[in-house]
Formats: sequence, C-alpha cells, structure tokens
Amino acid sequence: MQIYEELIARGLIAQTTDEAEIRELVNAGKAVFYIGFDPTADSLHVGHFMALCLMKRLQMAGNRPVVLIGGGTGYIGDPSGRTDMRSMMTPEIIQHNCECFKRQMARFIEFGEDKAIMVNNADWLLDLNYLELLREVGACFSVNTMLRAECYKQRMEKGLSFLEFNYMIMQSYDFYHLFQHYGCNMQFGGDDQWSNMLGGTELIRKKLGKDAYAMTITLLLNSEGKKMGKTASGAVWLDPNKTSPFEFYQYWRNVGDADVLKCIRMLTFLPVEEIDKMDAWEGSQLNAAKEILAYELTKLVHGEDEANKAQAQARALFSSTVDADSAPTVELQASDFADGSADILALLVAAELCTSRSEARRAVEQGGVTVDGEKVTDFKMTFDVAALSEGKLIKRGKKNFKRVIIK
RNA sequence: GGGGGAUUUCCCGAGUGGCCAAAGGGGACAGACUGUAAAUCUGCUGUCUAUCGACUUCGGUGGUCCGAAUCCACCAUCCCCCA
Repeated sequence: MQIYEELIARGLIAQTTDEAEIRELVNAGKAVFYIGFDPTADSLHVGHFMALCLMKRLQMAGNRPVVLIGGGTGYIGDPSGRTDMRSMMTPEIIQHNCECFKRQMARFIEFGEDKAIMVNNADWLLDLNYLELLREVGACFSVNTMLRAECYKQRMEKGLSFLEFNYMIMQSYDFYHLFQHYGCNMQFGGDDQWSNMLGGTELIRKKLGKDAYAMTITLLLNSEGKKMGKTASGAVWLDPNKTSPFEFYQYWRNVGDADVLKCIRMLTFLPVEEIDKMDAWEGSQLNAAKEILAYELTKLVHGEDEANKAQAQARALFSSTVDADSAPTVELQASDFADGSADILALLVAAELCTSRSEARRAVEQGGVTVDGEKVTDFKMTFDVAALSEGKLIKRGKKNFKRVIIK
C-alpha cells in the first residue's frame, strides 16, 4: 500500500485541491510540504499531534516536511471557526511558546540536511511593509470571496476585527514565500484551515502562474461531533508537566465505544491490516481496543517506559480494589497539622483531590471517598498524623486518587 | 460621527429595590447500573462553619437608599442600525 492510499485507509484526508496530482507527488516522495503551527500555548496538544504524525508518515515515504512556526502569525490570531477573538499575546510570550514548540517537535520529526526543516514566519512577516504588501498581495484578494469563507461564518455574527481578517492573507503569504524560497509546493493542515490554504494556492497562481496544492486532515471528532482532545479543564497537552502521562493514558482509555477504532486508525502507527481486523470487535471487547489505543499513543508521546508505567497504574487501580504502589504521591508536612491529627476534608484538599472543603464534604457525603479501600462515611473523621507516615491511598470517585504521606 | 442595545455565578440564560447565593437548561462532579464506555435514574454544583449563621459574587469605579444584580453618574468592552 502506498502512502497516499494508506492515508485514505486511515481516514485522514478531508479535502484536496487536486487529488491525482497530490497522490502522484506524495507517493513518489517528491513533495515538499509545510504545515503551520501557531504558538498559541506553551505546549503542543493532540490536534498538533495529528499533524506531526502526518508529517512523520510522509517523511517516512520520502517527502520533505517543512515545519512552519507561526511566530509572525501569532501576532494576529487565527479567527477560523472561533466565536470570539483570541486574546492578544505579547511578543515575549510568542517567543517563549515558539521555543517550547520547537523542543517538543524535535521528538517526533527528524530535522537536518535533506530531512525536515523548520522555519519561523516571523522572519519574513515582521518586516513586511504595509503599503507594499497591499499593492503586491492585497490586490490579489477579493473581500467578497474572503467574507464568504466558511472559517469566518461564526464570526460574522459576533464580529470580526480587521486584524483577524488579515490572518488569511498572512497565511497565504507564507505559502507564497515558502513556494519561492524552499520549493514548497504543498500545504497541509487541519480541515478548519481549508479556506486559509486555498488563499495561498490562489495567490501563488495569480502572482507566479504556478500550481501549488493543499490538502486538509480530517478533524478528530467524536461520535457526537465534538472535537476530541479536549477536557473540561482544557486541552490534552503533550507536555508531561501539563498533562501527566497517566492522565494522557486515561483520556484515551476512556474514549467512547464509537470512537476507538477511528482513533486507532487515525492516530497510531499500527499497520492498517491489523486495525481492519479489530473492526469486528464489539461490546466489552472494545475495552481491549481502548487499552491498545491508550498504550500506543502514550508510547508515541511519552516513550515506552512511561506508557508501561501508566498502563500498570491503570490496571492496578481498576482491576482490583487493592491499592497501587505506583499511585501519584503527595507528601505533606506534619507541621501543617498542628494538633497532631488531620481531618479527612483537609487531606482531600491538601492532596488536591478537591478544591475546597465544601467540595470535599459533598464528596464524602455522597459516598465517593475511600481511604485504603474503606469508605469514609463521616466527614468529621480524623487521622492520626503519625499513622499517615506510612501513607494512605485516598480516592475521590473512581478515577481520582493520591497516596498521601505526612512527614 | 449620530442613535439604540448588551455585560449575571464554568457556559447559555432568567432576574428591574428587600422573599437573591440569585429560576431554568447544559456541563462538571458523586452515587446506582456497567465494560475505567454509552444510555438511564438519583444527588450535587460560591466560600467558611455546618446548627442557627457569617462572608464574597451579578463588566469596573463612585453614589442614592435603612436596604442594590436591580436606581443614578462616569469609565471599559462588545453588538446592531444610520453615515
């Protein structure tokens, strides 16, 4: 199976400008393609991960990836598909985020001579001259067309600033620039980038009379049509300090039945034939598929050791009531518990299992708290500080737990 | 530039002087049922004390009043209409 066919089999391709041409270039390993990443945070997340995987797959097939860091476009903020404006980032933050991105990417993509290259659009966007740009590039864009673009739809109701409106032009200019300086003839990206990407191919056609191509990756949506990789508290990050390997593992371990196979297909590097066999799985058998998904992804992002650890933790915690030695541990100071005894509410808060004593009290009242497997029934329960020097496993609900030790 | 409207607790959204920590829905969280899934049902959802109660909150700052999310003034942000 050739690479393009594999991408299709995995359900990764959403839209293309010229399928035949792209297929040929990519399969022949002749594509120089870029994907842009705006430094909107100090860590990459799952959405970026998909793009990085795509780069890796294409690189393995002999194509040359260009990673574009949006150090310049970060000054504007992409309005695509958003209902409100992004908060403006200071140049310092943008710079910092770019550094973080670079470090994380190096884990996935091989950079170097004849390998992948990394560029930053701050290098050419920051020096643009406004009037010059308007004449050179602005003349090639029709406001009428731009306004019809899908990516602005939601913003037409809530309002779109001129600043953000220009994002498409900057991204198009990037493509134009890379086409000329790096021979980059393709741009890939999330499906929400489609209109921005078309802006680039149009610009290249109008300015240079040449063809460039664009292809988008299917957005990873769950069966309810919501973007995956988000939790209530925010994105699922690749940075282990922001989302621990265990949390990362658990996120995938808990995906819905309807989504497991799709995720395995799109996100892992398991052979397509192997995945096809899993298609027949159903019911509780899917639990095994979820474990595979969680393990594979954790391994890709955090390495084999961390994946093994996370899996062992999860199995120990859920397969039996016996506590896990590998549970995250919190050490507290005995001096914080002046009278030598610690009440359960204080422990729950100190272990960050609850955010306030009120919340902790509710959890206890509803029967959601256990200590070393024993259900706590009285929220006034106290523990001898000395007894906690050995550590106790405190659980809030089924999935939150900490080993608490008082020294 | 002129005119009109909006800003409420995680989100949407009621609330136009005391009965408002603030309806309703969503989400989150906990419990039951399960397969660490989904669906369903129940509880719960500002903080502190937990008993009465106290405290902080309704874009910001000041003011009126015994009393303000609700009235007034100014400021900020956003939306709509006209130019």
